[in-house]
Amino acid sequence: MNARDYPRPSVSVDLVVLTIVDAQLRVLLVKRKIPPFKGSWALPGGFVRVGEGDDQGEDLDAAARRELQEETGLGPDRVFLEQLFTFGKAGRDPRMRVITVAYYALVRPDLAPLVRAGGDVSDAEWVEVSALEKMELAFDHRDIAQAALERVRGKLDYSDIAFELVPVTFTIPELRHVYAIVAGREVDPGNFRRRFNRMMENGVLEKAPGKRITVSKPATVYRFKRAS
Amino acid sequence: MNARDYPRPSVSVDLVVLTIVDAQLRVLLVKRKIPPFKGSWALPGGFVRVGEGDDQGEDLDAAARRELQEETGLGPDRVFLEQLFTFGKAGRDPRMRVITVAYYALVRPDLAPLVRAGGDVSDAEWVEVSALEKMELAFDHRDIAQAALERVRGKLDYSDIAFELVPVTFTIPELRHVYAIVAGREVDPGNFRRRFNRMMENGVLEKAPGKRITVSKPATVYRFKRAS
DNA sequence: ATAATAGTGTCTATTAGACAATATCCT
DNA sequence: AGGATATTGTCTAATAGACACTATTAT
Repeated sequence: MNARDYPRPSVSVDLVVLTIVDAQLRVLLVKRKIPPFKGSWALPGGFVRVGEGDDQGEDLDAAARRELQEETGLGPDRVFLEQLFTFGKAGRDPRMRVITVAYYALVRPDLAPLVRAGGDVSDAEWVEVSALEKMELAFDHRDIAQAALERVRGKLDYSDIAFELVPVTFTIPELRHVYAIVAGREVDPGNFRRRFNRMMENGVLEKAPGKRITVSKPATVYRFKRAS
Repeated sequence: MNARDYPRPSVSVDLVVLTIVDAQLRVLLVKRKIPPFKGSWALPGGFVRVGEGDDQGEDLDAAARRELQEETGLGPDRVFLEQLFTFGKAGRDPRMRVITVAYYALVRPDLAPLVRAGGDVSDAEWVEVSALEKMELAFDHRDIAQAALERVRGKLDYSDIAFELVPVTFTIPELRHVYAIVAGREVDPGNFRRRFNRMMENGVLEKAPGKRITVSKPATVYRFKRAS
């Protein structure tokens, strides 16, 4: 018996798009305008395009980027995107067997306002992640979002993902706020500065011209060092 | 247009089954007896069973456990199994679009000899992971195996997975060998013992009766504390 | 007795965390 | 001048790593 003859599942990509706006970690939710769960909030996503014959269709990562573009208008540049986990429990979609490859994306806060609803979406909104627990999302999307949060919080301290949630130029206190907001607790300014300085010594960052004007003492502005 | 009408991919699970035998970290490879890549070494795996109509078929985890059982004879007990990553590049299977959800499994060394070939498999062998680089495996299975190794090595120091590669009762030096073999470098006996003692204080382990007889001073035997 | 390995102890370097103190800028 | 925040400095605790040393068993 040939594999071609087995029934096949549909495969989708779903996106947990995160950003920080108004000192809150937020996830992008869209309102579904087609069944099932019509009218419910859901993660942006859609089916992976699978070709027939010679053309086998698009890669998974490409499908994730395409959905991000289509449903939110966020272009492929400057958006961090990484595969999260694959959710494939039987029955998670009432219509038919759907296996979804979940991704999470990190959007710089200056790009967040540019998001607009598109595709099969009637509305898009940045929702505080703390509100997720009490919300009803379509399918198992709440579980997916929670998994993304765990991943991001877990990677915060041993990876560079915090830099994806800050504008291209940023101050040390701004970066510290990202850590505080994502981790959900205060971060000591002095201790954080030490950690930051150790990163600096590795040469991935450099000072940018100018100072950030705030209500008090302006802070030094940094940016990523250009690959030269 | 309904999602039902799009062409769908086949979805498989592939397993990176690891164990330690003869002081080597080894991965289980099977010889394919059907095309494509007939006669090549490959990871054990197979297609996820997807139902039609009301029955949506088996969960992804269940598919992984079933394939493990079918192709190797390893029962579901005492085998650690965790989803790794989903590989879905177009063209990775020459026949048709196949998206594979990769899992990795850790097998206690005392169970490793019980493995026997089954299913669509004519032979099964525990291959040293160091030999993988130079081997040609079917599909993108070498990439999948490498990803599993990275995951296991990365989790070694902040999780309990090392205990999955040791018999039910074990000595501190035996556990230390697991760390050394997986990490690929010597581990200081004294320093390791300190770390181990900290684990002990958390109460997940207890002394087991008897001593392990070796060529010199016998070592104390430990085991996991029964959930009581 | 000796070899071998289990097991203990010591020293140093690194890092996180709590927290005090100072510097600089806006109003 | 005063408030706020950036920035620097100090102290303690936890941990990893290198390495010397002692204990116990088989031969």
